[in-house]
Amino acid sequence: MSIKDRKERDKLDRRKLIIESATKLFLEQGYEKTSIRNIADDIEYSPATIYLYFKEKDEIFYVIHEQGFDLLNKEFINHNQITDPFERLAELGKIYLNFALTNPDYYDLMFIMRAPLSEIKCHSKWEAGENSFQYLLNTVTECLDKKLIVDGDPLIVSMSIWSYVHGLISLFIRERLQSVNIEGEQNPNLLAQSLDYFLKTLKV
Amino acid sequence: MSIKDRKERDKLDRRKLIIESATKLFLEQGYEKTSIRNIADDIEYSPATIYLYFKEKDEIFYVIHEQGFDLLNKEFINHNQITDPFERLAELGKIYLNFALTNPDYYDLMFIMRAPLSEIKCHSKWEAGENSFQYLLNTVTECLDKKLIVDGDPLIVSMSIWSYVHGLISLFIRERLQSVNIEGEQNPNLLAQSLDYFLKTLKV
DNA sequence: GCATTTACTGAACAGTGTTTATTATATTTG
DNA sequence: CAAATATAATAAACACTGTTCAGTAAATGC
Repeated sequence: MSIKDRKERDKLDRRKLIIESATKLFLEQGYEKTSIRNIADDIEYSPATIYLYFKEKDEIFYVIHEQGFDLLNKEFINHNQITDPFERLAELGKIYLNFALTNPDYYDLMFIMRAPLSEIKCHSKWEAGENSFQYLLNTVTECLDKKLIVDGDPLIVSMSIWSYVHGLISLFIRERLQSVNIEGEQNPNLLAQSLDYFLKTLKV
Repeated sequence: MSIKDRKERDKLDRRKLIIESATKLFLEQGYEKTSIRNIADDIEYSPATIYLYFKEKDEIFYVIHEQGFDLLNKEFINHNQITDPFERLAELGKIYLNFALTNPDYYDLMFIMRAPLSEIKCHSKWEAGENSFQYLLNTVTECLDKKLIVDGDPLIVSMSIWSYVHGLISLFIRERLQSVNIEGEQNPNLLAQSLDYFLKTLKV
């Protein structure tokens, strides 16, 4: 059964080839401008071939969005050995903010665009998102237990913190912060300052 | 010069016709599915005619996005005679949240989508957005003066509050709150609870 | 060696935003 | 009033898009 095995490997390899090309093109020129024909050209296959490996365009971008979560979770794991839960919470926020500013296209796909989630809608759950949320929920729960932040339901508090940072980032990424742009002040700096203010209000 | 006047009026009427049709279709089926040909069909003109009145599709949606701001600002004016600045701030948040949940498509266009802002990018400012932000900034400044909320720079504080509510709403609208969905709990309720928690942390 | 499965593709379908050459009408001028 | 001009609208085309499907060529199983 070696031939069958090889064939399966080859199939996975070509699937990987499509994903890698799509990722490259996506990070270079964004979602809209990355067409099936673009990807097909890049990997030197016909557009129809891609549909032998993916049901639709959004399925490719679902995989890419998962890669984004892998990157984010890796950051969470790498830079988070802090024992004090509040400090860890602050660090979590900084990591999240930094990830978004460093990988705006990934962030867009993961948290703003409708594309990657269009298929999961009914039949499944948003696993990638739920996993990352756990990091936050755990730290928040610990903060609440040790009474380091304003009391509330762990889920509500976690959602609040996530919403806050996401709000900052998404307004920035989708260019709505122009109205708040003081002369000479860099936007990323404003974001960091805002996060500091928020943490100040949160602290008990 | 009466003929010229009438012609000008007619021209504005047709422009209005396009906008009204586009708005109707947009609220019925969203941005992507509202095509120039759709609008042309609806008003019984050829697609090319629309380009005599608008430079590009996004220019139409820029106008619609401005209409959204008119609606929001009207809400701000109507329901906001509260004298206590902190209560007024809380009310402002509720109005904003309510507007978003009642008009999710308008909200998307105003604060999430790239489309309407694509043309302003270089040559102009985002007037509509700046005007609405002023309502918030004024109330926040008053709250800070009367030391009702945690101290900070008025601009940073305003940006923080806006970001927070926008974060809640945009995660909800773009369906990222599934991971936080407790059994039976309605999402809009969670949003309101989160806003309450945030206001609690803000209060001094 | 032949039948069958597998992998791939060209071409087409139904759409999209946008441009341009052309036509029909209305207005102005001689 | 007739000719010249200005205005308004459009049919058709361009260059794209995601997606499907019939047909082909090669590899595999018997």
